[in-house]
Amino acid sequence: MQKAARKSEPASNPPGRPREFDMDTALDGAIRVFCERGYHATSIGELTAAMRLATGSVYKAFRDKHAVFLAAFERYVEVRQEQTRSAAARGANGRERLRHVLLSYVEHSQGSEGRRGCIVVGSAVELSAVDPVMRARVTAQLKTNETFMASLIREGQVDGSIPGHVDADDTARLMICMTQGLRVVGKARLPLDGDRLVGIAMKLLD
Amino acid sequence: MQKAARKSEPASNPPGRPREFDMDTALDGAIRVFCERGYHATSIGELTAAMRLATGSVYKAFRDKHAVFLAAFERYVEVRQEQTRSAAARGANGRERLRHVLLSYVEHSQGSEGRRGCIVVGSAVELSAVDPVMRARVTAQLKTNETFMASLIREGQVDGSIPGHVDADDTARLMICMTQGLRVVGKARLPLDGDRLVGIAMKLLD
DNA sequence: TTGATTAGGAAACAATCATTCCCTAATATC
DNA sequence: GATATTAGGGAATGATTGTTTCCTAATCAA
Repeated sequence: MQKAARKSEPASNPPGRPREFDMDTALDGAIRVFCERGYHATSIGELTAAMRLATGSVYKAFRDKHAVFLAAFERYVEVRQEQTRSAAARGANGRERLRHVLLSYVEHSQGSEGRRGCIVVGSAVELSAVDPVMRARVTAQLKTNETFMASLIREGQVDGSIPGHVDADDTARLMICMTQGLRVVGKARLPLDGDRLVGIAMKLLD
Repeated sequence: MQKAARKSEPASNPPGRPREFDMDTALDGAIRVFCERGYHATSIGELTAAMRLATGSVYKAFRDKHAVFLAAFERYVEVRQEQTRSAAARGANGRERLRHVLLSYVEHSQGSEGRRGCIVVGSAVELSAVDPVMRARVTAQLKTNETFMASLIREGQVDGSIPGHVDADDTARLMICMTQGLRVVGKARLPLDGDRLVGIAMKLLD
């Protein structure tokens, strides 16, 4: 990936910058179309339309289509991570924090965002078999999420909201499966009732 | 889809059949490559190689690539359904039948088959947003599996192996999420311990 | 054996793809 | 104001795609 102008670093811009341009906004467009259609089904035309950039501009900022996808993946993961952390922060103890994280996952798996899909799930399914780079990113992200959930379980065991006999690692891995599955089912447009599903899932912490 | 010669109906073959040829065997090859690479990333060349058929032969048996995919999807679903039913049959009561079903899912999500992936999950993620036909097949299959699991729960409630306060429909939907997520995580090559994961998942039936 | 019929194979086809190239327009420095 | 520099745009370019077409070889009916 090459360096690209960001709003966060406007001073260091070289001369000859035509007008305002935000890479993150462009990447958000790329995320939208990559999530919805996947990597291979997204043509450069659709990509440039979604990014509101011309073909040449995209190839001036990125080496190739794969580099755009990687950048979109990284931004997606960054944004989602922040959303998940802030969902966890809404809980008063470990158990409640985990409950809010699961609820957040269900919400994001529903409606227009759910229909659009998750780029991590998409990469796992579409690319992990043939693209070692993306597979490494996917497994890293899954492990990060898993570690985060395991840490919430351990917090709950310390604050007494989750019994000590619960295996943090195995339960976290099962919950990762649940959350990734939610994105699959959500993309297939099956309705998901957050309160009911999460209410049942919380049995795993008994 | 057009009619194609099957081993199960050899008598009705018109004259001029060069040598033995089994559509199901060819479709198994198509399933292999479609599961691993997905729909768009699979070229006709890779498809014909996997099916051990020439280009013209494939287009003589199917209208287009999409029809091959649909046929492969249908056969995949048929085979997997049979495997799941026979896994369920290994249990003595509803709870044990469900446990064997979940165990079967974990096993199939691991190793070489896990790395290859599930064509239902692949279709949900890659096609359901842009292909109404495949989306309908995916949702139908998810609902079939969900109904099957819900029926196992109800059997367990009748035979006393599962408490009556368990909500069969909601629990089944959550388990569908788990199983589909298993395929995602398995494709990303994270190791899955069947006994431990299923042991935890069975808490949902308490 | 002969004729009708069809699967299998490979080359030819048009369309679409990702990518490259060049031009224009707009700034910052001098 | 003049010049150098660069982001943005769009047409041109190979490569690759899915599909069609034609030919060959093999089989069954007569």
